[in-house]
Amino acid sequence: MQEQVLPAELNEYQRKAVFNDSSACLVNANVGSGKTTVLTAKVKYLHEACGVNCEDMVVLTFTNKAAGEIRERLGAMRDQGELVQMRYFGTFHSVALQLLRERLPVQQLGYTPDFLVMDPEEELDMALHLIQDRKLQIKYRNRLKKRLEQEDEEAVPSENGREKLPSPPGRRIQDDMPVLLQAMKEEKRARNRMTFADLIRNTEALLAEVEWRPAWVIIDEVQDCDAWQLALVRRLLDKGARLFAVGDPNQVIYSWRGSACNVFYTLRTEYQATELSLPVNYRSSASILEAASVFSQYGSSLTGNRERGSKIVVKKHYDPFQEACYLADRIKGLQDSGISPGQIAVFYRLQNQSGVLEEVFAKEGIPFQVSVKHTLRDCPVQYWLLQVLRFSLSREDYPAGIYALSHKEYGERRNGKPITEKTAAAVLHGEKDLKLPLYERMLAFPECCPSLDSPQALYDYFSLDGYLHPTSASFQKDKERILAMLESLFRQQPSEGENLPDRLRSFLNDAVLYGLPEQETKEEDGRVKLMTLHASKGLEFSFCFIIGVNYGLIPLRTAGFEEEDEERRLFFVGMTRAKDFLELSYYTNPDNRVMPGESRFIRMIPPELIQEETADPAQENLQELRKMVRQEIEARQSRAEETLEADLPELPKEPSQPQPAGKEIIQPRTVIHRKYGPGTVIREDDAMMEIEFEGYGAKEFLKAFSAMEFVEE
DNA sequence: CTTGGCGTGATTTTT
DNA sequence: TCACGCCAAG
Repeated sequence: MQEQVLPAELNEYQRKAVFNDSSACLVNANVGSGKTTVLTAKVKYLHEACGVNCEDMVVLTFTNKAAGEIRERLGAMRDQGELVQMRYFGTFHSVALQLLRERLPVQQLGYTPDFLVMDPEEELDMALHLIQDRKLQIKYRNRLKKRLEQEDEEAVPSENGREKLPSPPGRRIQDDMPVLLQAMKEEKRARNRMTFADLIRNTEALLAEVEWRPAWVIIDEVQDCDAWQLALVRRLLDKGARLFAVGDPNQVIYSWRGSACNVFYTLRTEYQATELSLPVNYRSSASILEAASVFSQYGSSLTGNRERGSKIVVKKHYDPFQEACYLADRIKGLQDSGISPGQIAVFYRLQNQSGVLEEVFAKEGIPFQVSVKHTLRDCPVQYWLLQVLRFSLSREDYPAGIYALSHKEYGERRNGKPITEKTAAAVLHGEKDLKLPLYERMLAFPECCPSLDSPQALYDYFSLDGYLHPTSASFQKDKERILAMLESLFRQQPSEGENLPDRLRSFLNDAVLYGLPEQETKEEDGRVKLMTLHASKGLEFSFCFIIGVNYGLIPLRTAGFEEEDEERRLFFVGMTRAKDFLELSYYTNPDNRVMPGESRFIRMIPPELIQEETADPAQENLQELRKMVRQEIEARQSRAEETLEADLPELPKEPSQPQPAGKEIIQPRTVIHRKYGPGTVIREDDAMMEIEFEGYGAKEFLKAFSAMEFVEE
């Protein structure tokens, strides 16, 4: 009878997890093993078979995207209505907000329940203003954001009463940072605002003050928990809530920003959690899975259920530009054979690697989409209007008022010039009485609210047409965005007794937590996705290209062994995004301070799973020779400058034919290699030499270890 | 106010 | 490995 409420396609491991009735259960979910399916089934099982109320389940994710996915799947599974009414379902932050607003005594911390959430940029602004106003001495001002975050992490609560060692005072920078932190705390209270970190911390702190507890805590991607989130979860568990958590220790790629890498261990030991695993991967072909498993450290039981598939292609390119050109060609080829660009993804280690690809793809007419983080401030009009609304809600919100009035583009103007922040501040404090229509409207907003019942009404109320400059080129676009934004404000159905200010408040909070509706939704599906390896987590594509697999880039050049583990997991995550086809590529002549030649990671993959290819050997050799000539010329020039002596041999004539030019410059030396046979040295420095072998192409050797003999001419 | 010695971080990013 | 910022000496 239990089975009736579940989809038939659950495998035995998934069933075991769903039906497990221990009070704490950790599911070690391997890549592509159906973790979301299990989580969804568990929620449904608890609700429909075990009769747990939706309100008694706290379901936590880390990203809005994950929350959306689960919500969608729950929606698809349920046949009756109320499952969608889960009040405490969403990201840690959104659930914390919900709890703080309706269950927790925020007054105890000096807040009222209608507090607003601050985004990180605003937090930084607040800090900067405080520094200025109070003349605080803060070092490393450009790194202030980082320092604020760091302080947050250091203040992590002690676990289970065990005192946390105070960090040694010697290392700490001596400045007004403690004063600033205290001032921030007070300022946030005075302005009734909480940062992202505050949402979690305050929830954690206040949970102890109330009777309420959920029956179940269900966590997705539990390996991404940071110390504060873990503390919050502990609070719930210590009150008697039961735990069901799903995650994968092989996908810990965010430990650098605080994810407590041993959550599994912690929860297992502290709550005697039952550990189960989901070993069957449904996503990748056997070859891909086998190659990837070299980079997984836990859960050797990873098995696949798919056919062998094609080998992993390893490709050598001259440099990132050549590679981009090749990729453009390759993608065109795939498109011609009927594969949608939306099924193709290119992953790289660093954001700045996308530049070349963007240029080349744009020129070649390949539809692509780069995934970049966006903040509320990316769209100035929208951000400006948010500030207008904020100040309208509370005339005490000076930062918002000043921003709204003194904005260079959309703010108030006097004598054709935008008013200064100083002027705006003076107006807000009643020290100046300029007749600023926007200011008047914002002040009158609370009384006028009842008559404002549509997006257009709000738009007209603030006479936004005037502020958006009807003559400007961006007017139409700006107006569309603003109206779309106001529409989404009115679209959210008001809960009972909610008036416009209440709805506005939750709208502002939602904008910070979930972002605003994007305007550009032009067929995202039909485009090649370009993203960092980090951003690829949680996604899957039929064709994946991981580029720049050079030592120094993947793994990224850093000191320390612990970090390299994470680089390995990152590579693992990237590889396991591929369903059918995976290609890795590296450069012989990378741009910056990356080492030439393939990464050690490539050599770790069993050779029988790999098919090695060089994109275009002829072109590569040509490039190689050109570069050699250039280097030699540069070297001679600098030597000439140093010595000022003219007895150096003449530079070769214009190298119209690179072949003879190369021979003239470098003494041809011949070597015999054990494996490759006779070859010619084409480049050499203190430690390395590059040798051209007939039939094998150019190879690089470390002088100290090369197995070869020199042949005297 | 300038200079050199020293120490540290760089890269990845969600809410 | 490099670049940047701090800090103390001149």
